[in-house]
Order: sequence, then C-alpha cells, then structure tokens
Amino acid sequence: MPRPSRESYGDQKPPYSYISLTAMAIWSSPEKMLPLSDIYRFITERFPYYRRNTQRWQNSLRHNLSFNDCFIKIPRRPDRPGKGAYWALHPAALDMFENGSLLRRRKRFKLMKTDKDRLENELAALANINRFMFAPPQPALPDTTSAAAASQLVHQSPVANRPVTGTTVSSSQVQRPKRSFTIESLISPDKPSAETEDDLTSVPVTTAPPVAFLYNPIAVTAPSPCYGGLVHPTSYMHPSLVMGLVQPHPGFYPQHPIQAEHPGAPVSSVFRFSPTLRSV
DNA sequence: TCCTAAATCAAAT
DNA sequence: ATTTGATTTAGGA
Repeated sequence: MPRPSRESYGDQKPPYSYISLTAMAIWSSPEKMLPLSDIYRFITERFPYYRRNTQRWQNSLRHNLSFNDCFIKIPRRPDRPGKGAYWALHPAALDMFENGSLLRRRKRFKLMKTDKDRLENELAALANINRFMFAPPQPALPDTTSAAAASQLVHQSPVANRPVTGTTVSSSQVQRPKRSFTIESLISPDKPSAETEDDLTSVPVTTAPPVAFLYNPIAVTAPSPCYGGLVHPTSYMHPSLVMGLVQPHPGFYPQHPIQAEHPGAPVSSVFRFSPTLRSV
C-alpha cells in the first residue's frame, strides 16, 4: 500500500521548529555543514508539508540562520564554487535541545559579544587565508618557500599561493614597506610589535601565507590524508575551524597534527598574524 | 496567565 | 543570499 515509508508526517506540519529542522539537516551531513540550498532540500525531501508555501518558510529559515548564534556561516572553499556559504552549528550549541523539546528551547543560544567578535575575526582570518591559497598565479616571490610545491599537491584544484596585492581589508590604510614573508616572522615568539594588535584589520594584504584552507573537522576522525594541519590557536569556536596546511610547510608543518579528539587545542603562535595577513 | 522563543513580514544590504 | 527590525503567534511552565 502507498505508505510514506519515510518518517513522514504526511502533509501535516512536523513538530519541529525551523531551528531544529535546520540543525537536523546540518548534522545529517558528512561534513556537518551545508549550504542553504541543501538545507532546503533536506527539509522538503523529508517533510511534504514544506513543499508548499516555500517562500514563507524559507524566509523564516534564513532569518533563523543569521539571527541565531547557534548557526555559524563558514566561507566556501574557492575550489568548490557554488552559491552561498556553508552553515554549521556552533559547537557550544550542540546541546541546545537537551531540554527535550524540538519545538521550543528553554533559552535561546546567545554568545556574549566578546565571543561573537572573536568568532567574527576568526572567520575573517580563515576566509582571508582561503583567498591566498586560491589566489591566481603570479610571478614568483624571491622568497616564496613553496609556490612550486604548492601547485602540485592536493586535489585537482588550481592552487597558487602567491601574494595577493591590493586586497584591502578595511578602511584605514596603513603604509608599510613590503618585506619578504618568512616563517620566522610568523612563528617567532616575540610580540607582534606595538602597532600590530590594534590595527590588524586595517592592513592591506600583501603577503603570502602558508598554503592553507579551512574545513570543518568536526567530522574529521583522523588526520586527513592531504592535509597536515594546525588547530587554530583561537579556535575557540569550532573545534572545527582548523587550519589545514595543504602540504608540509617548512617551519609550520605539524607542530601539532590535527587531532579530532582534541580540537581547539591551543597551539603555537603560528597564526598570530590573523585576523589579517599582513606583510611582515 | 505570563514570559519569551519562534514565526512572520519585509526592508535594507 | 544575508542581515536586521518590527510585530505577532504560540509553547509550556
């Protein structure tokens, strides 16, 4: 007999809030993160009720994504183009339904402003690094440690890690002499110079960082074959926001291999230069 | 009934 | 596609 083998509620509205539906969709994915379009699909495929009035509920859904801190937007990797960013669950929000109700939580999941700002910076930094990794090829730098090696490594993506210039991150331009990128300068334990701290977000990006990109390691169970990596020191948020070095990078490579079991573990000062990559 | 999360409508980026 | 605001609806203690 025609029976919706699914866990379908037929045309009745499922007893789930948009937040729980979205969380389900995200959590059901291998990488624990999905673009908006896939969230829509997950819902419409399972719940016939949502095959109607799409304009209405999808607008509400989107409203939820950006309004609730439990959802974080992760920039799409340039080598995997598509529309929109990926949406993931904030690790600290994984238990937001512990009270049992998928209709209404006891309290909203909200981050303190300070945490929200940190998250914002981190994502900016990662997106920034992401850009470098996939920056269009350019004449080699005298000092580029691994431009050549970089292009022959991972995947089939056209990778080039040459400096991107003229990519201004913020308003207040800061004139500074370009100097060659050196591992030493990035991992050196000494303080990032007086002016650094407060001006990180307003410096033109001019230096090539190590080849890296971000992914969502919340789903990683073991060091990924093609990425060595370092857990971002300020990866307060996503156990998952991990910087994956695409290839062994002199001076950087696995000071601390990715350990899915210990995500977010503080590492070195390698990423001291974030949130904005700057000439050093 | 009260509190406030969630849904809705919709304008602005 | 995202973010934000205003307003209404409704879960559940």
